[in-house]
Amino acid sequence: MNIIDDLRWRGAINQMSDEDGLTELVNEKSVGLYVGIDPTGDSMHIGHLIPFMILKRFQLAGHRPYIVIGGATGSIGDPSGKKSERTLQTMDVVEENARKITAQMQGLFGQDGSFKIVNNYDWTSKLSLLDFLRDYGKLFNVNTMLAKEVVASRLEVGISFTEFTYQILQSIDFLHLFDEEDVQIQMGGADQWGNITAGIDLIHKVKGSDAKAFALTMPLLLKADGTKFGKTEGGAVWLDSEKTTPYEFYQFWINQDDRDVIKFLKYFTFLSEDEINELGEKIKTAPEKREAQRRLAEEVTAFVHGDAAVKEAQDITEALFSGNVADLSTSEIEQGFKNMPSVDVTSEKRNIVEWLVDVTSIEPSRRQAREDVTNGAIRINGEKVDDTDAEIDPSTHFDGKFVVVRRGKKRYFLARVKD
RNA sequence: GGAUGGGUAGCGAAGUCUGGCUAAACGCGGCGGACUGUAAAUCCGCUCCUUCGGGUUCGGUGGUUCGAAUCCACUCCCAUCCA
Repeated sequence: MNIIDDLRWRGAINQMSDEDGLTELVNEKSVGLYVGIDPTGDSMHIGHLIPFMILKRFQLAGHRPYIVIGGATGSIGDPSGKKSERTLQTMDVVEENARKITAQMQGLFGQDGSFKIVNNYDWTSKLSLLDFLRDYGKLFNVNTMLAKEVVASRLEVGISFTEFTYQILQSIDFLHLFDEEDVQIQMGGADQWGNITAGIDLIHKVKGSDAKAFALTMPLLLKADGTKFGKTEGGAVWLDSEKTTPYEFYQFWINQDDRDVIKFLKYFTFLSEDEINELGEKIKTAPEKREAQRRLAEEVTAFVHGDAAVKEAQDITEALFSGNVADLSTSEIEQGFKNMPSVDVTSEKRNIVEWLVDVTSIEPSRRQAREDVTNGAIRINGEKVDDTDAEIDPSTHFDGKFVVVRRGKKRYFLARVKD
């Protein structure tokens, strides 16, 4: 199966410019292709992963992937998908973000040279204003730029000249890579279509209309319930283990809806069509086993954080959901609870109700605390405490460093003992 | 500036005419529990605070009254319409 058919099967294609031409190109040679990412934050989240997974598939199919870190474009701000003007980030922040994201990319895709990571700051920053206007500005028709969806939708509320210019900068990237690295395809999310075709137009103007440059976009990923993929209560799911622990990352995937899991397996794993179809069967015949979710969580966590992290995430999962938190090591508690609600407490022994309300604020009022305790909803270090006169002694578990509180079936709180 | 409608618990929304039976219906959300697949749906309980005596609430202030979310005065804010 050729790569385009594979991507189509995976549901990963939204639009292509010149489908026949693109398919032919991909089949006849090793093609250079790229995806850009602007360093607007200090880490990628799973939404960013989508185009890069596809870049990876192209690589596995023998093509030459490039990643453009937007040190220049990121300092301008892409108006795509934004309802209003964004505040500029300082160059320091952009540089720092670019550095972090580059490192993250290298971690994910290796530094063996099979993936080339470049920063558009390197060529964009050298451009003088006059060169920019004479060499590129002249080739862009303002009417065309205004007609692009991203700009048109902003005319009512206003758009600065800076953001308006964004599409020119991104176009220069494509042209630059086309010239210097023989890159012929730019990929991105569906909202990048306008920016990508702007680049193709530029290449055609500079190199002639028969220059072979193509666009390929991916659809916006939605969950079965219609909401946007990749968000949780706590916000985005980050690839940085400091921001989203491997355990939380694993949990995110394992909790996916039955209706979505096959789609995500296609997108985010390198499993074959046969393997995925088999998992699809299992969802139908034995949904309660959630083998597809488990496999998805394993595969993606391993890809992003490595096999050891998967093992740890599974250990923590096992302990937390069986209720045997007492079996976890102090360091596993540390990671499992990284982003769970936590409070600092002293090692002083207190009555349970007072401790839950006054010391930890886990419960909002005594009335509520008493109710939960009486209902058997409170577990301390894995053990049910249903006596409102019980006492909490923070020194009994986890080297006296933590008290793990569980309210209800799956809500955990961590009290860190600090004296 | 004028007219009208309105501000009630996390949100929505009754209650106001006919003052006490109203810590305030009902819906949503939230939290527990049952069931379960760490799901969905469904069902049950709780949802101002409390030392369980009581305390503090219905935009704000002041008043009438034995008693006010409910009546009166003033005041602030919101919506719509007119200028």
